[in-house]
Amino acid sequence: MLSAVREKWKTLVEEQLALYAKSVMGIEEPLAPLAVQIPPKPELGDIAFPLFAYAKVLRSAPPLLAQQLKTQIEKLDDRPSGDLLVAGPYLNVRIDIASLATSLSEVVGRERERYGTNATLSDKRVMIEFSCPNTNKPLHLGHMRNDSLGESVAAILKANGAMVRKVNLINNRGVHICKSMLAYQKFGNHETPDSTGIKGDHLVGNYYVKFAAWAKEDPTAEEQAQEMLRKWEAGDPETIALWELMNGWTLDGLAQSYAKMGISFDAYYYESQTYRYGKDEILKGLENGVFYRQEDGSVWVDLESIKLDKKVLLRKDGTSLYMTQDVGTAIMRHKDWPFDSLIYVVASEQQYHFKVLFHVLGLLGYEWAKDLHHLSYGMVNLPEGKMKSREGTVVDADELVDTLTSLARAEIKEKEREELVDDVEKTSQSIALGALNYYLLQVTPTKDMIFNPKESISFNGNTGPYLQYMGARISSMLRKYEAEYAEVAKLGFDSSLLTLFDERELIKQIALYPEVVAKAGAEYDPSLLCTYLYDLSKLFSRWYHDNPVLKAATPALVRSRIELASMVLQVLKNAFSLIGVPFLASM
RNA sequence: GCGCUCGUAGCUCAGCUGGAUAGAGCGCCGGACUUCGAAUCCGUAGGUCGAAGGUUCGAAUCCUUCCGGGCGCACCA
Repeated sequence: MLSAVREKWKTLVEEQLALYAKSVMGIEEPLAPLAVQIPPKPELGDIAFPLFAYAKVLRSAPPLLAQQLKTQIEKLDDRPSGDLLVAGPYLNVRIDIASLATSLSEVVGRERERYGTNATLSDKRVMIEFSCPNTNKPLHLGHMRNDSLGESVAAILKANGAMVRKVNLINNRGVHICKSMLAYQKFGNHETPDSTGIKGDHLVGNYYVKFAAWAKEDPTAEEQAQEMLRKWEAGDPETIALWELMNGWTLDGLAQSYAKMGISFDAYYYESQTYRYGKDEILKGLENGVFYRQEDGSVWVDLESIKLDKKVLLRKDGTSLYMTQDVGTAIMRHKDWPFDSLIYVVASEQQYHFKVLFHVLGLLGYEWAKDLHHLSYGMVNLPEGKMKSREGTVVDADELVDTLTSLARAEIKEKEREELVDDVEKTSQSIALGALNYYLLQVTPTKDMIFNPKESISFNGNTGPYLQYMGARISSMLRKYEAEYAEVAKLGFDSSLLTLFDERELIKQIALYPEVVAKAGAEYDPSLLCTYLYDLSKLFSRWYHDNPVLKAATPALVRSRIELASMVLQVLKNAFSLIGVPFLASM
């Protein structure tokens, strides 16, 4: 919306600049492209064209040039509505806000929940892998950043028109799983989630911790775990049975956590099924000469061409490695669902792995290797430093959600809103989720972030609940409007009545939304939406605080301000759905 | 040691990919509810943008060096 207005002006100014260059200076060559910016202060206008770049070529000081262009353009009969102003070396435009508001109201009214979406990626098939938990312990804070990002980026890509397939790869084999199993065999006394009332993933996690304690005392523990892995790989019925039992518990627990956190997948892959894949592919590469075999029989790739060292791809006994398996899994996925791109949401510590993986797939001749993308996100640390499982500082996901939920519940109670809220429990959970997702997504994904437990449970300031609160207030006002202002509702929307400074800013911000969705999609960056939403909410909040809506001076003004508030609400709803913040009509 | 990455207010983060006086939240201090929801709003204080050079009309942003954090550099996943 806003970009269309900007483009119109840009084209015009560029044309006039070229005209000036030709008629005054006799310059026919194309000039440098015109930069378009947003003035630092709204008083300076809505669009800015810096003219520094033309000073030399046109032999004119930028402020003078700005003045000349202004005069020149103002002579045109069919220029877009809006005003030009010269601010030093900038030629600025104050757009015609009433006409923008009118078309905005049409578009938002027509598109509703689709307002802001675009077709940039239409017909593109995008697969996105995220979460990928181990089955030996419950989810923690690190997973939550991963899950929030995965869900959000998936939603954002859909809003950009893509067909999205969310996939999860369950890490359900390996020596770490055997450790939990072994500890359970030794100390478990046949207890179960049912018998103890402990959620399955937590129960299994407890045994993983017990193993660590035991291994400190008994130096043979690690060895025994390795032995169990061998039995598992050999298909020993007793080991397999225990593995199935305990994996079932964990997966049950994880499913509950996912449900509570609003996370879902279109397909699950299990490492126990994929870990043998990739071997044939590596051997094919060996035949084609892109890999080589060492004397001991292991297969390697030389990564000198991408300035890395050598990397082993198959052990001397012919068994797979992490890399081998990921090669196989990628190929299998492309067969399952031929994608135009595949995004791996994985922590930044694995950058090296993905660099190698993509390169190896390229060497194997898969031309889609260039369509693979590692969405690398930073670590989540605590104010005291890194989370360490040994020191018990790992933040458990279920616990965190529960804490936030009960805090939200307490807040509802304290404000005596229990009767006014549909479902206190559900609302509390939605507030908790909104707080958490917003907290985790507001930081640029690639950066490390610090999770401050105290701050994360705050519902004031730049938080998810703050945004939800704006939605609830507007909803509340609209309910009243629909019930008591039937006569006003018959009036038409008169955008010329929205003349306040904050109203201008709100209209512009609403019009900006589609661009933010596009950018967030292009950069896989939900934090852009967070920043945008906070700006919008803050603007709205100030405007709403300072200006009566339902009690505005005239019915026509009531009608116009209601229109503005409704548009804000629509954008809030639409954007919330892209960052995992549940919309609440009351809270 | 090599590679990647980050360093902006006391703390947590923005800063539109090189432009105008570097912005928010939290915290501190001080204001605003007989009026549409105070989970709100308004104001004060707080900065040599890690340091030094360089490129440029113009640098938090690009280049070089240095300092300081984080993460990698497994026949673990």
